[in-house]
Amino acid sequence: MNREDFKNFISGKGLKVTKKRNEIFDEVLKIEGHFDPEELYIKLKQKGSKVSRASIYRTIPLLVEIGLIEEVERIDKHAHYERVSFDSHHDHMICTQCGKVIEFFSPTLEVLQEEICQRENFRNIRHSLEIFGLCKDCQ
Amino acid sequence: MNREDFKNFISGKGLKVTKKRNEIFDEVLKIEGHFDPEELYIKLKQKGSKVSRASIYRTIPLLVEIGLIEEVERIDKHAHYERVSFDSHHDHMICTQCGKVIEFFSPTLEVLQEEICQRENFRNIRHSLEIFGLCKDCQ
DNA sequence: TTCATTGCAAAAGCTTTGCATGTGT
DNA sequence: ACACATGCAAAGCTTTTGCAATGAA
Repeated sequence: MNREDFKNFISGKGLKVTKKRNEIFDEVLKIEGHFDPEELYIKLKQKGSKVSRASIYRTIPLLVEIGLIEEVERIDKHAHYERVSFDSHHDHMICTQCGKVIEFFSPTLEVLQEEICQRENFRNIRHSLEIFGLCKDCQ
Repeated sequence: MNREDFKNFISGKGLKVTKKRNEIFDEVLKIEGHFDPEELYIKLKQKGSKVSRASIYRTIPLLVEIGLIEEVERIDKHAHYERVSFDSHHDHMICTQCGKVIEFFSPTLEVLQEEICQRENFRNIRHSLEIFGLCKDCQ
């Protein structure tokens, strides 16, 4: 996924490729790990962007739609997002003590879920698995 | 879990066993499936209770703490809760079309998760697995 | 030119909180 | 009596929206 894909997606929808959308797209592309709308807003502000929170909130659904990011667990009261990487889908272990997030991936787990869905005639599109507990440092 | 357990828990914490807390506890005990604070408030109101939203919001953390309920997936923007039943822990398939929630349980999945956690030295306390997709009626 | 986009500020929706009043212990 | 609990209304937070101004095509 690059800026070209994003432009095509936007104009393909009959929308306009604007400076603000590009700024937001570029910034999200640089983010490692999770973020929430406010963090994204602050990062852009720090870099001198004049983007508003409204534009952040209005652009995020587009980024989800194009598959660049997805919503992950809601911590506190607000939404958190994460870049989607098809090469490395993963789930999360979340330490309830220190808040550390450990990413992991288990092919067996993925296959098993698919089997369970077939049994229910459910078409599995995506999933979110969060294991809460204590990381090795906090036990 | 019964009213007696709840009373012991409350007084054990040096808090007071009040009418409102009992009403809320009793009502939650009767709920089947998911609920959110507003639904709980409405149910109590319909039964003639004079409880306030504030008390609902102040009591829910106690019910979570005692292990009666737990927070499940956040639909929309607000928290949803569900009674915890140790006999029937389950995960969820959520239809993104019609919103239907299918509960399922897979012992294999549980065991597998435990194994993954051991590998990471993570002490697994609880987990939340939500599979999003299309139910058989919506495909 | 035309219509989407933007920023702002206001509104909306859920949740929390300050404070005066009420109530278990 | 003392301390916690409660209801109310106000405040807090995140997110959405109306509107006039701006900007892309």
